[in-house]
Amino acid sequence: MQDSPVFSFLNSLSPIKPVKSTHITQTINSLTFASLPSVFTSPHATSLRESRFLQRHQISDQSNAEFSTDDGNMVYTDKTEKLDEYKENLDPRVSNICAENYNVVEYGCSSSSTFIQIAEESSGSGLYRDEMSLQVISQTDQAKESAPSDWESLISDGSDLFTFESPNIDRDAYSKPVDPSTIFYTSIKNAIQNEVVSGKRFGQANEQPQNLSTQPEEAIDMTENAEASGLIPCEKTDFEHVTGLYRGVRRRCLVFELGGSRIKRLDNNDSCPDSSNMQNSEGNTSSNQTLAPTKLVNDSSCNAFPGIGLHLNALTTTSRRLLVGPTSFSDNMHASTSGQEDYANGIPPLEDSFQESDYMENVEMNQTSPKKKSRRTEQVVEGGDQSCKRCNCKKSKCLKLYCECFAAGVYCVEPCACIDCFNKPIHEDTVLATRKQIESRNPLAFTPKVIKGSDSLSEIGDDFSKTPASARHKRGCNCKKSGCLKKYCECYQSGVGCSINCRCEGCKNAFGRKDGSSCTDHEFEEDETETNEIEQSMDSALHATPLNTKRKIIEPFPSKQKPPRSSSSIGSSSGKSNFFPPPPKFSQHFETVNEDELLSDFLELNSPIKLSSPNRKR
DNA sequence: GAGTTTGAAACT
DNA sequence: CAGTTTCAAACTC
Repeated sequence: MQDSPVFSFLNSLSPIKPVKSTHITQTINSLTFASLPSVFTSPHATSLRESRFLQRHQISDQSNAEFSTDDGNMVYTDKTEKLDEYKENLDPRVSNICAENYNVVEYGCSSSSTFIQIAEESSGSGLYRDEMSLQVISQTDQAKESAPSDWESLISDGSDLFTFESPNIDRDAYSKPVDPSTIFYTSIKNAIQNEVVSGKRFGQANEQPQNLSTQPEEAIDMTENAEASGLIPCEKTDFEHVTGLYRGVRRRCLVFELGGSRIKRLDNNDSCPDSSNMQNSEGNTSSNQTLAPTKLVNDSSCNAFPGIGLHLNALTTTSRRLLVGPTSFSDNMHASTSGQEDYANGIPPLEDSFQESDYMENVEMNQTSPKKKSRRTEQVVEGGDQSCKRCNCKKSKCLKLYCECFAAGVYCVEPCACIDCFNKPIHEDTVLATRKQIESRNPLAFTPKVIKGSDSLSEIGDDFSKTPASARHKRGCNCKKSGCLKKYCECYQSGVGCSINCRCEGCKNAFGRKDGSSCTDHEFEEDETETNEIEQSMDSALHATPLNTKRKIIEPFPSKQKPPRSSSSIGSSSGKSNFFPPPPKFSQHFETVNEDELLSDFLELNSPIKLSSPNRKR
């Protein structure tokens, strides 16, 4: 890897890059083996958040303003600059180590609480849990000289940032009544004065100091161990922007907590409380300690990419590499880290179209009544996170595909209005068994309902490619009365046209009709009434989906909105149609997952079911 | 918000 | 596998 031209190029750009890539890989490995099994991925995937940070990272070094605008706090810019300056003055060895860390935390996991915790520990309590870069930095006299002044001013400016917010932290264990900023500064100072270079592992005495400048890898590994074992609470705060120098402290945290928590804390209200829900319901302390993987997914739930749920949720971030196979936890975790992996591999992160403001809008959409919840849920779902589902099941115990949550492969969360719900982590066994049973009946039961039409489909000459729209409902609808113009119709609901697989009667799907006929102007004039209805529906959907990121890119319909006039332009994989209607519900699936590949692979391997059997009953 | 309609899922 | 029932979301009033 280090011989590659890319590496050389990166190396010429910055001393950080080489180290970064190395450790990202380590991180992934570490996480892979540290992960715990779980039935579902956390209901609310995190890739969006993750990708957001990944994207930010790409530009962060060039423009610190990104930080300030993103978090609405201009103070970070100056601080980051200060830190950068400080970093430049460090001993090269230290700089290198710091630089390595510098990159990683950029990915989005930072925590003032964790930071303070570390600071406290390093200040002489003897309770080292981690080796952290704090100690590394203390190696140089230069650091001695320059750190205090810079940090002092920095901390004095932003001491309010050092706030304990992490729910993961046992505050009693770190309840020293000290000003966090003081702690932090003191810890650094002490570390520097003592030239503490030890790689003390948690529970180990400081018997064998290790020079991290010569063994940075080991230090990092130890950090990884500590994190992977759940010893280091991972919380992400704005503090990350302040700590250009010490960012490495939490550089892998994003893997455990992929976003969402920060916003939630800002809101001081779990809008997607499945994290707490799941945590609480598990009631498993040991789990909490070692469960980083579980926690992370949960916490980030609301910021997730529109998932396909369950383990399949993970595929939204890994479609490039993963096949839809038997969903396994390892897949999940693989997916969880995929964002990083992609980034590390130079693959652009997933589109970061999630808008914080939009998210906050949704946060405010906390439901109060089941009925309203239902509709609001849809808004949220439409907006950008299908995994953020809410169900209202009363009789199915949320263990049937009737249940949206279950069908989506996610646990029910607090906002759900379900009764006698079994779709909870504490009923993991039941969920697994039920799921297995359902899959035995229909191996595709948990696969995405809508598959994305793509060039690949056209290439293979699949029937899909001949149908009106490029995206297809997997099994087609069976509408008889709705004319495929209501959300009763799964095709319409998914924002895709009906296809030959559909058994619908009187199909008038605005996204593409079953018979493949285009919707000509004439036809639309004839169906003006219907069109108006559709327009209203779409308009409604448009305004009801604040998180729908695609709409920001693709205008649904022009001001005088009309549904797609030519099915060939609808959602074309090659053409960026401006007429793609607001994808009501599952559209996010095919927007993010190249599911045709997944499905075809899956079918080839697993399924005896023939999809192209329009006259057959499911 | 209650009641109705609808079609998918589940069952027989 | 066709017909029926159950279910929850979508929809209407």
